[in-house]
Amino acid sequence: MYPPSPLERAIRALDEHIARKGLRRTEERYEILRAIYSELTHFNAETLHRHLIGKGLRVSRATVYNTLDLLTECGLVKRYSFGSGYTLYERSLGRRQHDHLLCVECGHIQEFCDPQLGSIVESVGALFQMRPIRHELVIHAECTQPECPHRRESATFAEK
Amino acid sequence: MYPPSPLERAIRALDEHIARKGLRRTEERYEILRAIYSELTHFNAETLHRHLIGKGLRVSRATVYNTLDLLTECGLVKRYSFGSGYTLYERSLGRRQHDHLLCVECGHIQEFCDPQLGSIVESVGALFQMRPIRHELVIHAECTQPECPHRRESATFAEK
DNA sequence: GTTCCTGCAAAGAGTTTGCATTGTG
DNA sequence: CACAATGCAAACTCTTTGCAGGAAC
Repeated sequence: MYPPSPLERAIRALDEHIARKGLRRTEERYEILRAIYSELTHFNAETLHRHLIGKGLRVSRATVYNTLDLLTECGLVKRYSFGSGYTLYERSLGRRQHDHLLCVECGHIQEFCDPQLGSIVESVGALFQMRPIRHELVIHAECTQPECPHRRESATFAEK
Repeated sequence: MYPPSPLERAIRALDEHIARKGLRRTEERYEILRAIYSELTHFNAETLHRHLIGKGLRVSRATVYNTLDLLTECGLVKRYSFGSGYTLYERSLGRRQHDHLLCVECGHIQEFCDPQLGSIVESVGALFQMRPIRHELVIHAECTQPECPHRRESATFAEK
């Protein structure tokens, strides 16, 4: 057999979290999890809400925020902010540690992994007698390609 | 003679920026610059506004935001966000490149410099054909000292 | 049946905008 | 004296909260 997909593992993890905490298995929670694990990356609460409504599901903004909190809490979703003042989320299961490279021209988000970063983080923590929990490196950069493939995708982007 | 202080250099840079752009030399702009360069670090717009009012200056919120935009634009102030959804600022002249270590327990912000980080940023940029403009590494960590000196300073802090 | 969770609408925080007034150049 | 910048208040965006109805256990 194939190993379980990230979505399948996420559903099981949510089952478990819900059971452990004595919460309710509501349809909304599983629908939101499904959308996050199979349809969206780097989304915000608003995007997610619109996406769900667009699929014909009736979920309120409040539930979206509540569920994002729940999923963040049990580690199935990661929260970022990228300096523009509002929050982005992404799924966390089945993904290795990565950071983000942002294009200041078109807003494109490129993920990258750098193995050296972990040791920098550890040594900084040690220096100040702190235990690192998580870190985020965001690089803002401009495109050096004259014909950036992403620029056409989102023509209306402007960085604050 | 002594070399000019960061505040003095900042005032001259603002003079120059204002002259170049044909803007007006208003008292508010210089007062705000002075506060930022001699009285505050890691402040937000709200803090800065209250600080100015506290000094007896009559400045509106709108002016604070406008001026922060102006100063950010001409490179005298840096803008961060640290993931809690709201924006922090700090002066940028007379400071070397540094990043931030945040205590998740008390919210204390520790600055640090790591010389290796720059080369990571450069190599990531090169990999994706991007030219890095700036970067921010934020490390969230917990204190390993039983009696953290900062914990007492801000007893009411709780990370979101 | 109890308690949790939802939807709705209203409140809240931080930031931005519109407009009349002030003051710099 | 023109036009930029200010103050004020209202608008706006994203997020949170209070409460009544509905669903899971």
